[in-house]
Amino acid sequence: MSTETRAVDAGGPGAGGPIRVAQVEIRPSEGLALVAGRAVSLSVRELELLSALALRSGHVVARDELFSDVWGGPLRSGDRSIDVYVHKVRQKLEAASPGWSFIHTHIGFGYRFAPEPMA
Amino acid sequence: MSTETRAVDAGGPGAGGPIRVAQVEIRPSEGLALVAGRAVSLSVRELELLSALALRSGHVVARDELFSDVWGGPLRSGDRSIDVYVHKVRQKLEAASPGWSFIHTHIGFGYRFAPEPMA
DNA sequence: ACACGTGTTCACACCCCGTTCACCGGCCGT
DNA sequence: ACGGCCGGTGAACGGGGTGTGAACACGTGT
Repeated sequence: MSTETRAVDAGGPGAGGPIRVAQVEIRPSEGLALVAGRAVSLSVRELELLSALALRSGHVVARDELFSDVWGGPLRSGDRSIDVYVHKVRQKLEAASPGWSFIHTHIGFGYRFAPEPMA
Repeated sequence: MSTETRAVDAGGPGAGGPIRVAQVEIRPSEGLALVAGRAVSLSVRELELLSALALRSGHVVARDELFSDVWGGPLRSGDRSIDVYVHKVRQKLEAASPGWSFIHTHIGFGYRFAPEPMA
């Protein structure tokens, strides 16, 4: 009933299979994402970040967890890479689908991926 | 067996497992609450307050008890933090589920959590 | 050597959080 | 009707987390 466990179709855990959440489809093997039918080209890091979030769609992913997932190590204090990349991905996604927000900040916790119309 | 002891599914006493009461689901570990399917982002304090109330759903929780649960100390006379945070949480919950009230005041005693349609 | 894309770091601006204050209204005893 | 206590509600404040543009370093292809 809840929005929590959405329709997330992943090819597998570590596999590069496409991930689909609402109007967003991610193709790790091709280095691109489709948002509302529009193609969005993403760099490696950007795509890994988006995938890590989309695989837990509807759930808040902690910053440390997110960092170790994408960067593969513990989050050093002062490292702002996550913020910068969240910003980059947000830009590209929202540019492809204006009026929608995809990555939501939960201060003190982390980020949550969920396509929602902007307030 | 009246309405007091409702269906409260907690992962455990001190655990961070999800709490569910009627159309409200609280995820302390994620800093997130779901109300009628809508995601409500809550701050740390807000979430702790809501959790403390929801874990005793249907029962009146005294102000001192509530304060020591959330703030972890005795309630100093003149401290209005509880009032302010009850207000904040009420706002967010009712914004996500208009026409319903969740936190009820029992003057001189405390607060009671129970989803009820507004009069 | 140069242009380009990527990933990291920096610096500054901004906003949110938690607390406290101020003011208001309702309820109760006198 | 008064004054007291209690709770509702908006706003101000300092501190810290986050947003965001730019500079920088590195690798690659031309």
